[in-house]
Amino acid sequence: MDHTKNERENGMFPKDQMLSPLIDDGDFEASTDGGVALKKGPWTAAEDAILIDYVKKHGEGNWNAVQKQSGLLRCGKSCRLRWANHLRPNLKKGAFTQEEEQLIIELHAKMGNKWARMAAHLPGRTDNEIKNYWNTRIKRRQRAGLPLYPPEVCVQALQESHHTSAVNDGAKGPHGILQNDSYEIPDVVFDNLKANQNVLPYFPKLPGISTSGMLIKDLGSSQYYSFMSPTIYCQKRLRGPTAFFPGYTGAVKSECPLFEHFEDGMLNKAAQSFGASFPIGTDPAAKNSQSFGVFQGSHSLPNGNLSASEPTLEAVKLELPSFQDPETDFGSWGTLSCSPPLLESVDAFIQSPPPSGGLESDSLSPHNSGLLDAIFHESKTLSSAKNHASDQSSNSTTPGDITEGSDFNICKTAWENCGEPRSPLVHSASSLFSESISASGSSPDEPSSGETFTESQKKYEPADNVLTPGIQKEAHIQLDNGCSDTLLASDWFEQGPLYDPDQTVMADTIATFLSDDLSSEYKNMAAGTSFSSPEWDLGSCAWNDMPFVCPMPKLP
DNA sequence: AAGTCACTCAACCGCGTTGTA
DNA sequence: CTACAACGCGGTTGAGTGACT
Repeated sequence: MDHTKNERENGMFPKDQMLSPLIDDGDFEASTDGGVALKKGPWTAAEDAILIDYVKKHGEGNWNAVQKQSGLLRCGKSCRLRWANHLRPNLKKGAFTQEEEQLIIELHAKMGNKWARMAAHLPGRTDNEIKNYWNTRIKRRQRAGLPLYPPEVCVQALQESHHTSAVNDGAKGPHGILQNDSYEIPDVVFDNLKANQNVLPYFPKLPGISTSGMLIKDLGSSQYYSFMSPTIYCQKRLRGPTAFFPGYTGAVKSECPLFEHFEDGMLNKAAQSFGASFPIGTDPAAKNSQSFGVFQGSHSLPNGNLSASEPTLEAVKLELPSFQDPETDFGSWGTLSCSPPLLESVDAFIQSPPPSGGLESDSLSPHNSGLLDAIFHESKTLSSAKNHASDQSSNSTTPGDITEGSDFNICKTAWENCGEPRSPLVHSASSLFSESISASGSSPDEPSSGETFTESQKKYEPADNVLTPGIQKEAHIQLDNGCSDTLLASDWFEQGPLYDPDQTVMADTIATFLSDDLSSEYKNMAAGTSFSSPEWDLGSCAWNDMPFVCPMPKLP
């Protein structure tokens, strides 16, 4: 490639391009003005020279005039892109330095896919360059099952999100972020989220909340699949809907206080709003094996109830990745939801950007906020599994029993503790930090995952084994010891203690972690009560009292 | 040696935003 | 206020290349 590029840049045009840099037999398309065919495809050195000369004389901008004044058969867009990415002075060439890579990671954790804004922090680098780098990195790390964000970046991003939310009360518009050079979490994302309020009936009921302060930055993400990659990888080996996230919630609840409460109310309602997998129906039997698979793999609205109706559809349509249209979203995915996810389907899902719903539904918003997005999606996934088991819960610990505090530092602890092998999804979440864990001494020589399974299984099997903080702490210690990055999540699915084809053990176990609030909510829902009904108000559903361990401003 | 796969990079496309007549 | 053009951004695609089987 370099060879080819150098040839071009040195004026050694391949074949016909030697004849005329302006009019060769490259790709041409009819111009919109005057019928002049504009060239497409790679730029030649001569074209570059013309463009450089033009910019020297006229300066940047007015790109459409380039073709008219210089005779360059390129559209303005193409000229601008060529100039910005290759010709403008002070462009850095070559691979990213370590410092740059680190900065990109940090910026992405804070900004998401805001390549242009990221580029502004990397002098000499272009948004395209950064974007390509990031996408490559994502693929690489997906394959390796590695986290995208180092733990320090994760914590830092969350902390800054917290600080930002404390200062800004959601009033800042999209441009506000541009007026500030800090790495604030852009409220534009939340604006977008608000725009989808019909999709999320629980958000509009919280007027005045600075959504920036929530861990939920938005509900859709194209990075989401990146974050979830370890999970999805393990899914590839699953054979049926019931195996999607068995026992996930329980494990996560115990190991990741971060998720405690966070997803319970609002996320389940989001799931319900989408008609996803949630056992809305009155048939309790339907909420077991089917619904697990349905939710996780489905974007469907099995009951045809979109909850938010037209705006939702519109949002979905607007945000759909190019490979997907709304019909496939609600159709094919729905079909998928009703049958065991074929491996091919899962593969395709992995290879492609997430459909409009991520695993559940990304129709909420496509805008990415990077790490926080990922965290939210992860937790949302957790919530679905949890709620499915909630109706089987007879004994449950209260949220306060498990959550130890609201200090934000707990986030890091929580994540670190997530690095346990029992749940592939916990692994997924914790995989964010696996790098540092590995680097900090975890080695393959440590206790095997099998041993850990045995131990942890004792903790989870009894449904009436209410987890006390003490037990939890003990579990944490064991899990920390058993933390193994070498354990594949998929292995966990097949060997893990919570995987039970009948789901009885699993459900009972998960039920242990459900709060009373949620249990009652679930009962109401099973009885046909819709949370999206006007009567329902998240505020009464312990939103305010929700002991978020994430940055969550207390409502006035 | 041939085929396949993954990676990198450049460029294009669609859409939203902004500015202006 | 509206329509239109220009611009900017993010997502996607395709070509070239090297590693691997």
